[in-house]
Amino acid sequence: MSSSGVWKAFEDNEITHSVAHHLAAISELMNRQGYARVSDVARYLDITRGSASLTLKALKRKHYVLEDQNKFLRLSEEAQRIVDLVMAKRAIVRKFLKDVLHVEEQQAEIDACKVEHLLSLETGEKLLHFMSFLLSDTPMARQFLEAFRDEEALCHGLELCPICEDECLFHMQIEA
Amino acid sequence: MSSSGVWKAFEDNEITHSVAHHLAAISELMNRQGYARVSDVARYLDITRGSASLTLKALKRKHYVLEDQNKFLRLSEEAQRIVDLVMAKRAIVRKFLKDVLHVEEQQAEIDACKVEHLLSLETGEKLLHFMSFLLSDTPMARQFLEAFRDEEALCHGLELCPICEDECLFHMQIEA
DNA sequence: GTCAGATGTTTTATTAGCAAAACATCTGGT
DNA sequence: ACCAGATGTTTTGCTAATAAAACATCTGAC
Repeated sequence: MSSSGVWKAFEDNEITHSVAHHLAAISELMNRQGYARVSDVARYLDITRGSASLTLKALKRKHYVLEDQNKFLRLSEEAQRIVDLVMAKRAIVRKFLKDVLHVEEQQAEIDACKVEHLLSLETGEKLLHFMSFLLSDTPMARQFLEAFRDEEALCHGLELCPICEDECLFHMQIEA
Repeated sequence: MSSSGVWKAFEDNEITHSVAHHLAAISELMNRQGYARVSDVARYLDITRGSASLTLKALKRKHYVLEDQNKFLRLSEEAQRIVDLVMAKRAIVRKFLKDVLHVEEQQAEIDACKVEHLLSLETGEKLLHFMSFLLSDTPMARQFLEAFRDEEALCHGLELCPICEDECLFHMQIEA
């Protein structure tokens, strides 16, 4: 009778959304200006120094963030690996939403950001693989994308496109 | 210098993951057994009655959950609308992961569950549209899927498939 | 009618993440 | 040397979601 416990897996992620962004902030700040302090992270994320200080303290304890004598922060190898993976997932999802589904730019950005740290490695890899094939220069892929774009453009002018008719998310019954 | 505030949009969702599942539990229990009480929801979600009681109390206050004289719960129209949408998003994402990307069943289930309530309506609709086209019976779509499946099967036996070579998530530089 | 078990609520505690404010420290300009 | 401003930390308080335990209530078996 229970819902099989799958939903509780939501929590046991390697990292939370917040942590992902604290780590990513350090990574990005290092690239942009060569250093990252608590205040820089706080400014970057638009949170108070106090909040950043506490979160980063926890991340130091977990050896994700290292600190030198002058309070300058850097990522451990482990943390950098995590950031790189999360950023790669965000990029591939964003690209899929924008270039294939044609989701509006800003919305694609937001959705990719929400989802980035939640997708499994397997899903990320498979999506990358799919995108590589879809955006490759094979005639097959090109023709397919063209056909989809045409169909989409066609639908845009219609009240009910041949595909969408009775197939909005509200009314669809999607088979398992 | 700040990261443009997109990441904070993570929080301002219509509902949280937890709330989505509390509401979905009521919906599902109503279908399965015709009624839903606090205890039923707690059992279904595998949490304590106390926890369910508190969360549901908040949802009653927000008029998402209604209660009759005998403590039997039901969803408001608003809440049912939300559940239907979230479930539709989960279904379409699961189908995409499983049937197109060929993500392993259990993992597809988990990833879809994590992501379901975070995707915008626009993204959900666009994904549905894409899937409708991709899984339609047009020769174009069928040939494309076949080609992708073949390519995938081919890669499966190789150490480095022609596409994947140097294109894992770790090493990819995905253009914006 | 009584008692056991199921059900519902409340209280206490925990974790994560934030703000706000007080406080401590450090740094640069004069 | 001094003071202002920047920086870092800590404390207090908030919300959400959980567990655990105490408590209240209801229901059914006997």
